[in-house]
Amino acid sequence: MTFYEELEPDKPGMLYEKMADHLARRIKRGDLPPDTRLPAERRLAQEYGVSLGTARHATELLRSKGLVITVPCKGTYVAGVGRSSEPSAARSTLLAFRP
Amino acid sequence: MTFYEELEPDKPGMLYEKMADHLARRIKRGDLPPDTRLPAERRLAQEYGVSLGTARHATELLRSKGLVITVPCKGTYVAGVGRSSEPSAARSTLLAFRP
Amino acid sequence: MTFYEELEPDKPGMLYEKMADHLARRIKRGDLPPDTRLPAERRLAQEYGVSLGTARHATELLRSKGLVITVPCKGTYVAGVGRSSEPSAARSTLLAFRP
Amino acid sequence: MTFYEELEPDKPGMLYEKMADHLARRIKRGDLPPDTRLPAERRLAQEYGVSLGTARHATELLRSKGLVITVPCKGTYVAGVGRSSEPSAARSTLLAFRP
DNA sequence: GTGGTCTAGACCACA
DNA sequence: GTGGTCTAGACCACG
Repeated sequence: MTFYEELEPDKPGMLYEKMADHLARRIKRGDLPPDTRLPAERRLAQEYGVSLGTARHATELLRSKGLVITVPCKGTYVAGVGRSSEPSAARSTLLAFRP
Repeated sequence: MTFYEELEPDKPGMLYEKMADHLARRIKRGDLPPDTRLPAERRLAQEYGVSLGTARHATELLRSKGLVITVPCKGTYVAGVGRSSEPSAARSTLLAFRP
Repeated sequence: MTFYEELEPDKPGMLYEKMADHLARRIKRGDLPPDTRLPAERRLAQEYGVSLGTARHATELLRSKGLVITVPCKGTYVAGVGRSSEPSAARSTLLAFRP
Repeated sequence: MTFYEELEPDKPGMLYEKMADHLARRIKRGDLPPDTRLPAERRLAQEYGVSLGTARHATELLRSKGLVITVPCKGTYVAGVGRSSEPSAARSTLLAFRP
């Protein structure tokens, strides 16, 4: 539980939100550079000392903010710096998903 | 690993798909002309720094898109350009395969 | 290995195909009714005494023949009988997968 | 070279024919039962102390006599006892070969 | 020395 | 605990 205390779990506010904020800070600080794969959600849950559901909720939040991109069955990646509407890999991947 | 970095393996997306896209670009660019034999799948796997299974998945994708024709036990060839009734080397070999 | 002997693994022919044929027979015979979920691929691999890759190849074949529908991270289901616009459980789940 | 002397290589007649005859005898004697996979052609060549080409010629002969069935990329099998025009596995395998 | 088949594992997001 | 991706090997017929 390396990051648990940094979440200040006794303070008001949703745990998953504080976790997402913490991750966002690590990303913006450059601690997690672009195109890095985040630890797996199970791993993240362990690192933060929270449940898997909470961890998934946190990454979901980061995804909705465009800070990370998650690829099914591959992993969750820190979003690249450039333009975000890149239609290349992700798009064609999805097509391959439905034959 | 000559092409490894061009695959950007840390970015999101399927490895086999990025590899297929890269090969497709080389074909369309004329870098790999029609009726050329691609490097062997084992060789391709080495060049791209991926496993054999991933390389096979990539050529399978190109085959399904009609960009290459593969002759069992012979090799994989860049598909002819326009007309499909061209009895190129690859094609006639293919016919000889089913007695 | 309940079905291992029915695959006749010593006879000529591809293992994954014999496995797919066996499953297809079970489906057509009504042994596996429409909208039933197949055993998981790992389970299937154990039942048939083959590797996971071979089992996946077999279900892939059934999918390409339209005999089954597979929903990522959910399971593989026996396809509905006649009309294709039936919003069975599997189908609606599938639609929910692409937001 | 276990079988080399049994081929009587100094006598007249083609080596591959004598090798095929020898194998045919082993099959009919029940030494190689139906649906057994023969040793690989390279292995066969070693066992008989002949070149790979000769061994391939021998199995080719057996194939033309219907004594064995060979499946590309799988192996060569002693033909089954029952009806020989079984259209099942072999046929569908070939279809899967040309998508 | 090519493509095709098969094994025996691993890790991942998703439910 | 599901299907999807990926690895690192093996053996085969065929050219």
